[in-house]
Amino acid sequence: MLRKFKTATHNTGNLAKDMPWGARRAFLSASRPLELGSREVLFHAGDSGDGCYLLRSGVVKAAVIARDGQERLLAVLGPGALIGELSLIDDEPRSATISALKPCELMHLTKAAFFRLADANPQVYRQALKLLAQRLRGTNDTVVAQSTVSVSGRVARAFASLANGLGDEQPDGRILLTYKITQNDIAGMAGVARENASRAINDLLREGVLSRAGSFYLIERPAELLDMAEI
Amino acid sequence: MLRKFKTATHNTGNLAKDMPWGARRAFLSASRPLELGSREVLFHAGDSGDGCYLLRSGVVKAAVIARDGQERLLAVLGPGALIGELSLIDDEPRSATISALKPCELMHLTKAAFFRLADANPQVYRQALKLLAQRLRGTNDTVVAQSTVSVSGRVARAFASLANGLGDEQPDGRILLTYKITQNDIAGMAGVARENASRAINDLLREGVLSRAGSFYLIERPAELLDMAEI
DNA sequence: TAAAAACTGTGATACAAATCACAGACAGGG
DNA sequence: CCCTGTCTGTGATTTGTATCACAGTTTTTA
Repeated sequence: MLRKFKTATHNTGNLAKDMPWGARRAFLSASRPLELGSREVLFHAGDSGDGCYLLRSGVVKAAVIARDGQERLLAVLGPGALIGELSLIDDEPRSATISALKPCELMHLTKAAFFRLADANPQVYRQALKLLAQRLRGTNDTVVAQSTVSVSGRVARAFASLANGLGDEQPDGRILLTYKITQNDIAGMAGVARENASRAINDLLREGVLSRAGSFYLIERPAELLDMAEI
Repeated sequence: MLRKFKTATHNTGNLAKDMPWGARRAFLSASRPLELGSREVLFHAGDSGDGCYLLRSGVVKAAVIARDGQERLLAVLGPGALIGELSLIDDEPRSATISALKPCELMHLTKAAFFRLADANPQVYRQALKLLAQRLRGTNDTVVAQSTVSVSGRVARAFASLANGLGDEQPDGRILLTYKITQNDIAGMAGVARENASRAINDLLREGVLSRAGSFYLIERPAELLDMAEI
């Protein structure tokens, strides 16, 4: 099942917020800054890659392109997210393509630097394990949802997931998605055709679970959205 | 994409084979033996749980039951698999139900013992990270496959995955699945209806990619099967 | 070893979702 | 500013899969 919004930052790998102070400072001092323009690609699936990245500002998407050309989004990630940690750990090629949805600032940490850091402070290992464990729970849920939940439910799920990476909780409990997301991206996250995502989104808007604030989406009733998305 | 069969033991979490000798001995001496009868449940999804298990002999399945009662299998695991490591790491409830498909011998390691072990030997942390990373790659692939690959492809995928957990590679390259798996389980792994799994399996048998050796399945042409399953 | 239970194969039917086909709205670059 | 490309909404049609129904088979277990 999907976690509540409050704790859900874990799912999208928001390392920075959970990192102990010492580790965070060490990470930043051992890493090199890096910028990315909108639509620029950080790396492609299949690339060999050294090290991982911490997203300091901006928004990226993690996607994989299937044989038939369809793009499936694994996540949309906002500030604080850790990127590219799989290859860091197991030396396999990059498992997804990361590209910037808006201009980004990142910090790059090499593999060697990471393990130096972690060996000196086992807390880093624990934190990394925790992060992966949370992600694994998330993808397991997605697998189950995929063959269990209807299109409209999966679209609701996509919004819930976006709320984690990009959500800004208002004082009144509503959640503003601070990035202008397209139907195509929603469809890619839900694993459905764009046209059907369109229909599902409009249903949500009609029901009032979702609304539009300018060009951003606003989740009016998070609890209800979550319920529709539930496995 | 799915890894090759040879390296694929990683996907199903076959810790024992990759564990360095010292760590393995330490694991075994710090853990308590435990037996499980056929169909017995080790734990249910949602249970709170302490520690993890190493499967020494037997076969178990990891499954989650959806709201509508459908059972989706996340994996079928054979000897050497590590079980229940998510809750060990993040203290959240068990994410899946583990039940024995045949009588099993396990070793149970408490959370405290695990971290004592790991703090003394960072190699354990690295190994654990690697294991989770591999699993994450696997589930990511499954997510993509789910909305990209047809029923017959996903059934082929299920067999490929079974080959990892239960496969016994013959001298001639064919792979024997050393457990009598039912259509229901295949369907649960592929996320399809049992009837359609039946049709897909019979197609594979007709094409000769798969055959039956007594009550076991035998993968005649692993490469071809893998190709059908590919994203 | 007989009866019950679980598993399998295969047609027929129903349905959700993909695909096709546009037309209108909007954005951003020259 | 206009014009090109991307994004959106919505109907019509097709298609892959689930579901239903049931008979035959194999495996348990009583």
